[in-house]
Amino acid sequence: MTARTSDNSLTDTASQLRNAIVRTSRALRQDAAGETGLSPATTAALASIGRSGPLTPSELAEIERVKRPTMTRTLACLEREGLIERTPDPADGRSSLVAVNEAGREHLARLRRRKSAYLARRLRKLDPAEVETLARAAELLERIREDERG
Amino acid sequence: MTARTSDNSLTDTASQLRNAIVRTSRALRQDAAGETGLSPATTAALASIGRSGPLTPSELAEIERVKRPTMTRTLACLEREGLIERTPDPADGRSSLVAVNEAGREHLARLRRRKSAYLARRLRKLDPAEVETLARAAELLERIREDERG
DNA sequence: GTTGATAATTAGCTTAGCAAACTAGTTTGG
DNA sequence: CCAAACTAGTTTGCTAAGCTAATTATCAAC
Repeated sequence: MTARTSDNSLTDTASQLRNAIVRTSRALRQDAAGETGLSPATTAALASIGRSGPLTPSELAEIERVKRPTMTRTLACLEREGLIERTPDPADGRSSLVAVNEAGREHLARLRRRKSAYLARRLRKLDPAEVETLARAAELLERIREDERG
Repeated sequence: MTARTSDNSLTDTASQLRNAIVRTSRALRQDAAGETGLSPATTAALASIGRSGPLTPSELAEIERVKRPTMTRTLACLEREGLIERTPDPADGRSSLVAVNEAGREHLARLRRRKSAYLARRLRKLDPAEVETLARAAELLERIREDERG
């Protein structure tokens, strides 16, 4: 392992990782369609709102790394499903604050309980060290996305 | 960390991982659009063809875990870009064998050289142990998807 | 040789991303 | 204090990429 080969193995790792991520996210989409009635993008947004409290659509768009019009649509979906509530932003009349309501909290709790969710189901077949590896990988992926933020 | 909490931490890990994957794959899509002119799905297909030699569209669809009509479209795109070639399948007149042509090989080589590809760029900021974690995670993700195959 | 399965495609739908244009509030300079 | 510039959110219209159902062409088996 010289510094020379390390750069090659880096791009190899990158491309393997890329394939794994693209394919897994495809599998997630299929699974979500079949099971919860809420797509992965929508679920992720709901989880973010639940985790980070009342937020403006713009803040949420930034967290999820999508453009504002995309978040507008996602929020419309969550609202249609009755999982979130909006209150006018006291600080800015153009904006609103989005929060998870009771139904949304229940939905999140159900998801968390959900033993059959695609990844949880599969994680149960791995040994603890492997699960740990994936947990750390999730952190790393979030972290390297964070770096972008400038 | 008892056996009791282990099931909770499993679903927690699952949901963190899910978010990380969904967001990263979104970032990948944006990056691909901006840089190479070839989307992640299309690039992944090209890489698979390159790796696994001449294949029928059906085989490729199975590798990429998409349905055949989806692969039909992806192949049409690769063909339009002049990166692949089809020859009639000698064993089956309904089918054809898809292979990467010279331009496709160059494109793949360029991708491999590409120091600025989204993930490679970020991987370079991590220490070797972290890169290793992600490499193992990629393998694990592929493996747990494999389990599905029944 | 007809019948039933299978490979690929076509047609039509959906989701989820984008950019550009619009609306309505906010901020700022004069 | 009001007009101009800016900004948050939405609307509109486009694209990519997934799906199912239906077609077409070939293959296999009887």
